[in-house]
Amino acid sequence: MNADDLDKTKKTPAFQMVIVHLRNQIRSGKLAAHAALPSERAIAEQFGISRMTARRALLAVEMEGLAYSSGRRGRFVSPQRVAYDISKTVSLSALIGQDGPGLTIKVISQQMAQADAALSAKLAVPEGEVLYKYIRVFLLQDHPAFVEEEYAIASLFPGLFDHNLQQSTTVLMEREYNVPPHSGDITIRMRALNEQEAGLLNLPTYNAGIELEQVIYGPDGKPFCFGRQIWRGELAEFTAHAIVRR
Amino acid sequence: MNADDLDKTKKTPAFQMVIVHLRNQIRSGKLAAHAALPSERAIAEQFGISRMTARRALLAVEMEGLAYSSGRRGRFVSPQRVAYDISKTVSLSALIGQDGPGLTIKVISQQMAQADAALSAKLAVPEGEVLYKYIRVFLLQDHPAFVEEEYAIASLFPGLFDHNLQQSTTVLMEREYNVPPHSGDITIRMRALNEQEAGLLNLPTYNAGIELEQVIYGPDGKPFCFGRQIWRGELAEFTAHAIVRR
DNA sequence: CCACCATTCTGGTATATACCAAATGAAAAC
DNA sequence: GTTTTCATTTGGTATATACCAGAATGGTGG
Repeated sequence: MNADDLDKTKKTPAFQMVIVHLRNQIRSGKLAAHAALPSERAIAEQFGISRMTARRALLAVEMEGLAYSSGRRGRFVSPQRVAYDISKTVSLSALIGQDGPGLTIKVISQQMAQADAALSAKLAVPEGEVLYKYIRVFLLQDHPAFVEEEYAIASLFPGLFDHNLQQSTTVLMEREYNVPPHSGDITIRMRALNEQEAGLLNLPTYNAGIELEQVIYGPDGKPFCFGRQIWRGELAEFTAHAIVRR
Repeated sequence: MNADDLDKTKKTPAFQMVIVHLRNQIRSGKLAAHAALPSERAIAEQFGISRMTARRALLAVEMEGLAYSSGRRGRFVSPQRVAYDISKTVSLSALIGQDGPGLTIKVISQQMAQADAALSAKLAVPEGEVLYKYIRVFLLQDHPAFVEEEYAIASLFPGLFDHNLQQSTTVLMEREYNVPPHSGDITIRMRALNEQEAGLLNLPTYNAGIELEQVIYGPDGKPFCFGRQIWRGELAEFTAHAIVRR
């Protein structure tokens, strides 16, 4: 079946032809992971369409998760998705950091903060409670995967910022402060990135991503840490094994 | 801070002004849930921008989850997200169907199918095993929320299609066949909709959505049902309570 | 009262063009 | 060999315009 066959019946939108073409190139392996896709202008010329239409196709391929854009550098083929098992609250760094390198953590900011209404509810502390707040970007193979904003109850972890934050904080908290993670409440949703997140993830503003929020509880059943991760949507998938509660 | 202040320093893109305006209208409640947003042409005229720019803003607001489009009827304010607790594998219909109405199930197709390689692995049956296959659309307040494609092992549920499929199938399987759900393996990812899904959800093609896959196991530890749901991304969030396994 | 039809509204696709800013790479200066 | 400079390439924003097809509306004729 070629394009003309479709044209006879319904008229296939031009941008869809480009999508099909790119999809094939990627799926067949002619374009390997992290290889550069043709530019908007190149596609426009090659297919005899306008640049805006080529752009539309490329954005669709991005949304499919087959490609990712990297600022004004170009678009590239996505690597395989990372499967993140949320049944183990232990952070990603513990999961990947050991198998091999490839995981880099960039600390964007670290400061003290006070619990607002939302945080006080989630962490079961009074409003105004002193918290550590830090923002980090996690990169897989030098490719930004997600931004994490985390809050930890300060009184439980004196001198937390004296440690290197380029590692799993749950592991750190367990090893240095004897506060092991025991359970977690997790929420996953899809939402658009704000400007800061988009900048850190090298994405155009208002791209959609997946948000994973988690409150981490200790063995005593009390929460000690709240985190919010925004993932590039094409990069992750979250798995869980659930027992039906009645 | 108004737009002019930003213009002095950096020049705020025009479409972002529209986004801010719409966001305020919605957040403040001036536009209630399911109320119609101004059309692309109306916004273009009101803000003195071209229609394509207005369109860009509206698409961004859609991606934020604040609005949803409904074919060529227009765009409307999104209702509140539905929280879906994946720790209870029991299907959504059990969750919502009792509180009040508002949930409608449309059966799109029902047929017999044979297990391919992927399905045989997930359901632990030989390739070629006979399965029920049915596709349904779930609507909340007459607004399509997700498309579900489900496969059930035929030999376990003789005459399944004699029952009304406009209800929770896990409940049906438990009540009529004494096969209660016991646990489930769940995967959540973000991906683009294909044409069929987009049509059923009243969305433009290549919109992104959230996919929830689940294999449901019985008390004997054997899988009996595999389902794949594609949600409108702005509509759902998934919660879970996880115990750390070591 | 209802069935039909034309008008008007909506978003979807597509064009050709323009300018900007970030990133890249090659040539020129040191 | 290193640094600086500059032209090129890239995506991002924006315009004005055009046509199409589905959806809603308001009227008209039965």
